[in-house]
Amino acid sequence: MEHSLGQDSVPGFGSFDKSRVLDVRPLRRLVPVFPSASSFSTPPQGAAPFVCASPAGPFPPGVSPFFPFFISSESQRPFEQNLQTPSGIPNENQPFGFTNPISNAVPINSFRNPPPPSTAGVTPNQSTGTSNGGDSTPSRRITRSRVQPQPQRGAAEEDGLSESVVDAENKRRVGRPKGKFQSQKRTRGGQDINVALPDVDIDAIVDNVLTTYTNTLRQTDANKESVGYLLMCYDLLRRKISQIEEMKEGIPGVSRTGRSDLRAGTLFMNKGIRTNAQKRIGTVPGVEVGDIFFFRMELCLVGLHAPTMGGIDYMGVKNSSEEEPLALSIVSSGGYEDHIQDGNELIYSGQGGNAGNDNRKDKETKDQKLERGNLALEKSLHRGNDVRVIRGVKDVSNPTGKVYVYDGLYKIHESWVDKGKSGANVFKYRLVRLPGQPEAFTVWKSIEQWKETNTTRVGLILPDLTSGAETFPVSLVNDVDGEKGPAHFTYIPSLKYSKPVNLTEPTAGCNCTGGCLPGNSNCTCIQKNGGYLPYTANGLLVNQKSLLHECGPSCKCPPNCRNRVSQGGLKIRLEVFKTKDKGWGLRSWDPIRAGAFLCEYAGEALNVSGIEKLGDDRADDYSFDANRTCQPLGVLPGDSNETPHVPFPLLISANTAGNVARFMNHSCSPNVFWQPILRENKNESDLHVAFYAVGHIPPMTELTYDYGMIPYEKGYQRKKICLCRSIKCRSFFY
DNA sequence: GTATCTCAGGGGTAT
DNA sequence: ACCCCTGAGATACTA
Repeated sequence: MEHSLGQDSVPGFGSFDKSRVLDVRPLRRLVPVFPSASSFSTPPQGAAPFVCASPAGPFPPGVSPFFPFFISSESQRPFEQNLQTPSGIPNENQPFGFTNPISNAVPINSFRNPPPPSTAGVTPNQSTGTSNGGDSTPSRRITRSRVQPQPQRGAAEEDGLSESVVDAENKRRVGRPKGKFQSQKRTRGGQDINVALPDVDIDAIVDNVLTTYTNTLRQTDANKESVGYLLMCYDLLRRKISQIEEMKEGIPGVSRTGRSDLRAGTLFMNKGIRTNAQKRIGTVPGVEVGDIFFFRMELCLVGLHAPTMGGIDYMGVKNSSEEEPLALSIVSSGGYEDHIQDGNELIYSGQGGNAGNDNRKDKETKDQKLERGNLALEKSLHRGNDVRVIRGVKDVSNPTGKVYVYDGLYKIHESWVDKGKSGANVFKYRLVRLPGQPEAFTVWKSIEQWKETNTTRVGLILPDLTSGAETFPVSLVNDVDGEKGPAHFTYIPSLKYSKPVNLTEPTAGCNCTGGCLPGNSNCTCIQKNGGYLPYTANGLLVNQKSLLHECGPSCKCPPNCRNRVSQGGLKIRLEVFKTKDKGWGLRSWDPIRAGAFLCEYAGEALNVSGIEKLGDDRADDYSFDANRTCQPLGVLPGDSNETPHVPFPLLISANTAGNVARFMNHSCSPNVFWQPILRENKNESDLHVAFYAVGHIPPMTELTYDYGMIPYEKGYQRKKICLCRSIKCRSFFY
C-alpha cells in the first residue's frame, strides 16, 4: 500500500511543473534501495551504506553499534590511545568512502572543525599522529596558551582531557575572580541580599558524568537503558547549569547566560557523549515510539534527528553511480503551515523561503527551492524509504515550551507545490504512518479529548477518586477486567503525624519575605541545602539529595516560594488504573519532565521503621518505609550522589488513608524516585516523602519507584516476586 | 494570561 | 558562512 504514488487527486499537482526544478528519474524500484557494496570506494564487505541493523544486532562489518567517547586529540592518555586503535572493530573498513585512515566510530562532526591555529594547514591526523582525526573541540575555543592557570584544580587538568570545557568556562567567567565563594551585595525587591556564587566546576561534573557513563555503558550497544541513561545525565547537567546560572541573575557585572540546553549539549557533544551518532534510515536503537523529549538537542544526542533547528534530517546515499539525498526524519513543530489530518497522517511543508527574521537579510518570503531537505523528501517519496516523524506539541506544564513526541515511522505518499499565505511556492508532503506501531501521538489526542469533554471512556469507573481533595481530579480506570476498584480507603492529600516528633535542634526558618531566591546566602533554607536553591525556575528538582530542606510554616516566605514545590498539591493529571498483572497502578495524562514533582506519599506517619513493625498490620501493601536503602541515581559529584537518608525512622501507613502515591508499584528500573523533605517547622519535625521523575515520562506510562532494600532479611518473609521485567530486575522485592 | 519581539545559540552543510 | 519548524526572557497586548 505504501508504494502508491498517489498521483491522482493530488491537490494542486498540476499547477506546477516539477520537472523544471527536479530531474525525476524513472522509477524502477519503489522499495528502499540499498546500494551494492561495490559502490563504495573501499567497500565494506556486505555492509549497507547506511545502518539498518536491529537494536540487538548483528551489526554489519564496519559498523559500530555504539560510539563511545572521543575527546580532544591534543591529549594522549593511554585510555584514548586504546580508543584510537580500537580492538575488536575492523578498522580497515571505511564506510561512506572516508579516505582518511580513521576509526569507524568517529562522530561525523569530528571531521569538520578547523585545526587549531598552531597546527593550521596540518590535518588532524598529522598533528596528532594518530588515526583518530577527531579534534572535536569547537573552532572558537581558546588556545592552550590563553588558558588561565588554575592551581586549585587537580593534575588531571593538565592532560587536556577537559581543556575544551575549561576553556568554555573560562570564556564565560571573564572578569570574575576565582575563589570558593564570591560575595556581592545586591538589592532585589527591597531586600538586601548577600550573593554567594559557589565556584562550581562544571568541568568536574561533566567528567564525572563521562566516567560514570563510560564505565556503565561503554561496552553496550545503544539500547533503551543507555539512551535513557544518556538523557538522564544530560538533563541532570542541564538543570545543574540552570541552577548555577540562576544565581547570577541580577548581579551587576555578571551576565547570566541562558540556554542551559545548548551548553549541556555542547559539553556532551565535545566529549562524544551521545548515541547513534551515525545517521541511519528507520528505527534508532534504544529510542521507542512514544518517547518524549523537551529539547531539540536531546533528539540530536540520541541520534533521532541531528539538526538542532532544522526540521528535516537527511543524508546522502550512494546508489549505483550517483549519490542522492534521502530524508531520515522530520520535526513537525508548528513553524510552517503544516496540517494534521488525523493522528496517522501529516501534511508537512518543505523548508526555506521564510521571510527573514532579525538575523536574516531577506525580508520577503520566497519560493521554496527543491534542494536540501526538500529534495531529500522528494527523493524519499520515490524511493519509498521510512521517515521518522517527531511531532512538536505544546507543553502543558510549561506553556512557552514544547514537547517533542517521537511518533514512529512514516512513508511519504505524495508531494505537491502549494501557494503559501504570501503567495510564494511551498512544497507539501503527505506522510502516512506505518501500521502496527505502538500508539504515540494519538494517545495525546485522546487525552486532549478526555480533558475537554466528559466523553465516556472505556473502563472509566470514577472521574475523580479524590472527591475533590486534590487540585486536579484523579480518574479511576479499569479496561483489563471486571474489578470495580481498589479496597476502600480515605483519600487524604498529605501526610498526617498522629503525634509530633520533636527535633533535637530547633529550626528557625528563613526571613525571605519576597520568596527565596537563588544565590541569596542569607537564606537559611538555601544554606541548609548546601548553598543552592534545590529547584530550577520552573520547579524541577535539580538533583536527588539525601535530605531536602524546604521552607515551611516557620519561614517568612510566601506559599508560592520556589522552595516549596512539594507543598502545592498535584500539578499533573494522574490516573489510577488496573494493570495487567500488578493490581492497581498509577500513570499520568500529562507528559512529565525529568526532575518534576509528582506527589508526596500521604498517610499516617509512624515514628518507626518497617522492620520494627514486623507483624504489624500497618506494614502492609500500602505503606512506605523510609529506612530502606536505595540505589543512588545521581552522577554528579558532591552532594548529588547521596541516597535518601531520613533523620529518624519513618513509616507511612496508607492502608486506611492515603493519596495516589499508595498505588505506585515497584520497579527495579523505576522512572520515579523518592526524596525525603524536611520542612521548616520550629521544634516539630515536619518530614515528608515526595516523588520526582527520574527522566522524561510520556503520558500513560506507568509510574514506578524502587521500593528499596531492607537492611537485613532475618525473619522478614514478605518477599514478593517482581514483575517489572527490567534487565536489572532483582527478581523480588519487599 | 497570551502573542510578539529579541537575541544568543547549536550542529550540519556548503563554500 | 549560511541555513534552519530553538528556546528563554522581556515586552506588548488582550480579557
